[in-house]
Amino acid sequence: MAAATPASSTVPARAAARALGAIRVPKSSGVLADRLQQQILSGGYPAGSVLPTERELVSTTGLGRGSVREALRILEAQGLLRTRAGRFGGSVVSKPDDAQLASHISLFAKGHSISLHALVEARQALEPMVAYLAARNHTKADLAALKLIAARLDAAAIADVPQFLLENANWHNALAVASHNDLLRAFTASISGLMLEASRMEYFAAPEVRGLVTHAHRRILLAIEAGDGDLARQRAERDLQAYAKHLEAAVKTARRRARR
Amino acid sequence: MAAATPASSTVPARAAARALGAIRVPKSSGVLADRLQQQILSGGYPAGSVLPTERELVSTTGLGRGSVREALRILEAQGLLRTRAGRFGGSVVSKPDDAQLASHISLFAKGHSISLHALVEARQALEPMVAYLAARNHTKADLAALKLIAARLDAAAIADVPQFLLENANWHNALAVASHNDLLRAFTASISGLMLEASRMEYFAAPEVRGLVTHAHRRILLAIEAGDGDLARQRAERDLQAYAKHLEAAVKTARRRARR
DNA sequence: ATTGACTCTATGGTATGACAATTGATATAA
DNA sequence: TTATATCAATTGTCATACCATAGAGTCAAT
Repeated sequence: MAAATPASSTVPARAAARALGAIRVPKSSGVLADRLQQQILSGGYPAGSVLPTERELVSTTGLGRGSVREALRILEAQGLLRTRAGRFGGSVVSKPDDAQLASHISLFAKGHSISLHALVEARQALEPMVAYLAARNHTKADLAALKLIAARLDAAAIADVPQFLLENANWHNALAVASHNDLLRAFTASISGLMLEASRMEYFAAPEVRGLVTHAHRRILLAIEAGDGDLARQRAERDLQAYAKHLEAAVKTARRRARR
Repeated sequence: MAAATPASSTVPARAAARALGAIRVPKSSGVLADRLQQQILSGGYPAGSVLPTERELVSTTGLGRGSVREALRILEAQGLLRTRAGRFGGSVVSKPDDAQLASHISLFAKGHSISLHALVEARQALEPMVAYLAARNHTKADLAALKLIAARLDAAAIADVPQFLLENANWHNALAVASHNDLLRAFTASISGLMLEASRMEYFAAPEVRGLVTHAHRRILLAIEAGDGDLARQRAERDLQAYAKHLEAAVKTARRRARR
């Protein structure tokens, strides 16, 4: 329309073009997903409520059903929806759960080739504070769960290595539950999952390390039961440091063995 | 077909039914998304490579194009793809970046109504370890970045509160970059974003707190520059504890004021 | 009154076809 | 050399049709 680009004064035109950033054309599914997300987050659709049906969204937005469905898949991948077919089905709003977040963190970790070393560092960061909070905030039920898992851990430490690794992950997670900090709990669960996965292929959980771990957990548990947050934190710190050293040594010898 | 269920012995049948979990019928888009994700993670499509075109996927999978596109939207939401239209366009594999992960963590935090208190606790967990690692792993460029931000922080502390809050977030993020632990960096960036958002509406960053913060950052920076990891950790711990107390007090007085 | 089988129907799940929009490459002209 | 136009492959979008699912309701048999 209105012959827009004769070559009149190309230099200012270029300067103007340089001033503009790269323009990115959004797609309708993304726009709709963003708008729905905003409505959900602002309380317009609390968890448990159902979004309008696909066909309603089609008529209210003017988009095609395919675009609407793509938007819903995006929200589903974000953990904000669960969709059910059938009559009275639909898109039910939900809160992203620990597993959802863990899966995204796992994707990030795998994409960036996060090393076992880095995972241990992350655990070293989180667990002292988690132990401190657990000592101060735990309920009776939290304590009971920790004791039960500790017992199972002891039982598995003798011979059943896979079970030991699983219960060990459970122990860290239960500790995080007892901290009553939802964010630290989710982070901890993610790291536990990643370490559990790594431990299936790596060279650790040797017998002496297993003894070290069960003993360390017992010491932390006692501090938590006593409600002594600072002691729990201190023990978590030291035990993890010892564990990290053992692990590093084990990795080194394993590499030396592999080189021969 | 083939008259399958005469009422012969219903009791064993019920026991069997009880043993079964709730069965969930997968949808084709989800199955395809999972399979593609697996192929990406197993190295079949390294970052930067392009997936087959939609129509190729249609013909190889036997699914409809809508289902294929929904699968691609899922992977896109997971940060594993970026899609470009046009010739030689397509779905380019990419690694999920910090912003992607931060957005998912933010969704989790908002969904669970994570309190400012819990965010501060998470920062208290992460930052001492981050400071320790930064002291040991930082490069010259990391140090220069930290110094630059510290200067900007000082400048903004006098009067420009929004700028101060922004530079403060930048400081924490730069510290995490200097730690050279990608996971801790991503976690830190997420928490910084959430705290920055919270600080827009909450009652903190009072003048005396701003002074406290800049002073604390300076002390930590000195320890990092000296390469003293334990000192850096210790200072981060103490400074954050002081900050948390100030914040708690500020929140209390603000609530008291609001009640009047 | 309980159970079971059937139907009804609103909803999501899927496939197909058509066309528009985009974008890099290529050819063409100035 | 530098614009400009054209081409071609690919994603973006819409419309339509039909299938699959699942809860509610109905009703008969026990």
